[in-house]
Amino acid sequence: VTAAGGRPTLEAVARRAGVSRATVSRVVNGSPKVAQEIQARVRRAVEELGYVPNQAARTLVTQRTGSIALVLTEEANRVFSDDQVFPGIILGVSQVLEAADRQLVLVMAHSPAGHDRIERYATGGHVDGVLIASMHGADPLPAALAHRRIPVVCGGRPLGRADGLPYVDVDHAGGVAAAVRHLLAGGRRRIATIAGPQDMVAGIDRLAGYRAALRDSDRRSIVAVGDFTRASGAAAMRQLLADDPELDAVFVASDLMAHGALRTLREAGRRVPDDVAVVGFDDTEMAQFTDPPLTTVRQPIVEIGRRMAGQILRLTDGERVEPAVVLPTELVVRESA
Amino acid sequence: VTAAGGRPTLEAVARRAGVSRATVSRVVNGSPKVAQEIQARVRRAVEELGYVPNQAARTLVTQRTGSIALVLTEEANRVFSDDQVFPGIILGVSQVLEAADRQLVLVMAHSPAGHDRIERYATGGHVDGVLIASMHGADPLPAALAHRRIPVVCGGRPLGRADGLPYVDVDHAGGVAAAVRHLLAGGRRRIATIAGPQDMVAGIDRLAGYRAALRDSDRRSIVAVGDFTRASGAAAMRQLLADDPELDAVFVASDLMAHGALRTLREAGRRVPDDVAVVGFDDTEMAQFTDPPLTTVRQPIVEIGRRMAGQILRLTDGERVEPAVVLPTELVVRESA
DNA sequence: GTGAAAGCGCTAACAG
DNA sequence: CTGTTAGCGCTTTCAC
Repeated sequence: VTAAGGRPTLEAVARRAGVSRATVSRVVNGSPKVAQEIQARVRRAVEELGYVPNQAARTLVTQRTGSIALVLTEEANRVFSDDQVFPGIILGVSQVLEAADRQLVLVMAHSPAGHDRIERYATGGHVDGVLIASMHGADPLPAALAHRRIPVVCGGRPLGRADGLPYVDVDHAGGVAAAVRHLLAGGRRRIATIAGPQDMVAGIDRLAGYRAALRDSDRRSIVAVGDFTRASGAAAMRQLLADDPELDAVFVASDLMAHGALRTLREAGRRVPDDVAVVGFDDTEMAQFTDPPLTTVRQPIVEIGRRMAGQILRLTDGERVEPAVVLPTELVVRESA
Repeated sequence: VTAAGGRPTLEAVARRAGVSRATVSRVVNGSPKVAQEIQARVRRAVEELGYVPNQAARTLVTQRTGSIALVLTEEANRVFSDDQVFPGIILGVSQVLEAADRQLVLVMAHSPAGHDRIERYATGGHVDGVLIASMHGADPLPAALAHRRIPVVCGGRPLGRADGLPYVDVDHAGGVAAAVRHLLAGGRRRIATIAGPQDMVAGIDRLAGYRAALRDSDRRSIVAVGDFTRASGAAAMRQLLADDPELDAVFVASDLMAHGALRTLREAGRRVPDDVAVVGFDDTEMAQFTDPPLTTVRQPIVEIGRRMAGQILRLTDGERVEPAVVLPTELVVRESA
C-alpha cells in the first residue's frame, strides 16, 4: 500500500512489520508503551521502505502544523535593501525555530492583494502562529489575525491600534540620545538630523528621540527626511547643507543614509569628522568600511528575531507572554564622530 | 458544524446555504457549472460564516500543497551578508510564485542536522517542489530529493555530480572577461585578482575566468583568495600588495571584498584609480557610494530567482525544462577603473 | 501492550 | 446542474 506519490504509507509499514497501523503510529511518534522488540521491527520496516509521515494527514487530525509564518509586508525594494534588518530577523527567527524543530515559512506580500492571501493562508490552518515583521504604517493584518484567534507577534512596535498585541522592538530613543550626547560632548553646536520615513516606527521613534535629546540641551533642531536608502541620504544631506551651511554635525537615522550623506559631504568638500561629524544607526558591517568608518548605534537585530520566535512558541503552546519586549541599543564610536 | 479550532467547515456552509458539501466545494473552487443563484447563496453563507478552506484536508486528497520550498543551506553569516544575493533570489522567487498564487516556504539549514530535516520536510509532502539556493561544495541534497522524485531546481551550477538537475546561473566567465579587457584597455599591466572561496561556483568560475582572460593577453596572474567578506577582501589586498608592490590593477570577485580592498589601498596610500584600478563583481547598490564609486560586473540576481521559480512551476506541472539557464552579465564602468 | 474503528475536512467520481 | 458516496493517511479513544 503506497500513497499516490508512490510513497509508502503507515499501512505499508504496518503490513511489513506484521503489526497494526496504530502501533506503527505509536513508534513513529515515540510513544513509550510499545515493546522493545516490536519497536525494533517497526523501525526496520520504516527504514527499509523509506517511510516518511504525510504531514497533511497528520495536520488534519492533530490540528497542528509545526510551522510558523514570518510575514514580510514590505515593498520589494526595502526587503531587498542591504541594511540587514530583514535578513537579521529572519536569521534570528530561524535559529530559534530550528532548535524547537518548527518550520519557518517565509511569506511575502508585495501587492495589496497579497495581504488577503496571507490572511487566508494563516486562517487556512497552514501555520500555528504568525510573526509580522513589517514596520510600516498602521498595518491591519496583525489585528485581523488576532481576531481570527491566531497567535501573533509583531516585530517593531505596531503603529495604530493593534491593541495589546505582543511585540519586540529596540530602544530607539535611548540609542539616539546616546548619539546626540556624544556629539554634544564633542563640542558640536549645530546638530542636524536625517530622519527616516515617518510612517515607520523606526523613522518616527528615532526622530522623536533626536528632538527630545536636543530639547534637553537647548539646541535647535535641523531636520531633513529620507527613506532609509543611500540615495535619499545623499539628497537629504544636500538639503541640510543648503538649509544651514554652518552645521557641524548630523545624526543620520540609518547607516545606509549615512553612507549617502558621506558621499554628499565629500562632494561638497567637507571633511568628516573635522568639519562635520556624522553618526549613523544600525551598525551594519558596512559601517566599518566607509571613509571614515562610521560612529553608529548598534541594535541587536538578530536578537529581535530570536525573541519574536521565542514569544510565538510560547503563544502556540498556550502560554502567556509579556506584551512588549524592548531590547537595548548601544553607541559604537568610530572615526566619523 | 465547526472545526476544532472553532472555524466553520464546508459542512457548516452547506447547511446554511441549504445545499450539499459538493456544491459548496465547487463554488469555492470556482467550478463554472453551478447555477448563478446557488452560487450567490453559497457565497453569502461563506461570507457570513467567515469560512476558509482547511488546507490540510485539501492537500490530503489532492496531493498538492500549492507551496514551493526555497532551501538556503548556508552558514548563518553568509545569508546574513549584505551582498544581496540571497535577498535578491528570494525576491525574484517570491514575485513569480505570488503571481502564480503559490506560497513560498523559506527553509534554512544552518546545522548539518537541518539537512535531514529538510529532506523529511520535502518528502513529507509539505511542498510541491524545491528550489535550492546554496552555492556551496557538492551538496548532496539536490540529488537526494531528485531521487525521491521531488521536482528540484538549483540556483547556481551545482558542483559535484547532481547529474542533469536543472539549474539557473549567470555567465561569470563572460563578466570577468569584460572586466579584464577593460583593465587592459586602460593600459594596466599588472592585474591581480582577489578570488572568492574555491568551494563555491561563483568563486571557482570567476577565478577561472580571470585566469583565462589573462592567459589570452599573455600577462601573468597574481592571486589572493578571500571568502566574499569585506574583511577577507581587506586582508587579501594587503597580501597582494606584499606579493607585488608594482601591481596597478585588481579584479575583485565581489563588491564586498572590493570594499575591503579599497580600505586597504587607502591605508597603504595608494590612490584609486590613479595608482591602482579596482573592479568588483555583483553591482550591489553600495558600489555607487564607495570612494571612488566602483566599476563592477552586474549580474541579474533577481532574475535568477524569477527563472528558478519559473522552472519549478513548469516542473510541478509535469512539463519539461531546459537543463541549464545561464543569464548574461554586464560590466558597469565607474570611477574606480 | 496492541488492535479495531472512528473520524479530521475536503475533493472527485458517479449517479441522477 | 446537484447530491451521494468513497476515500486521502494519519491519530486516538476504546476494548481486549
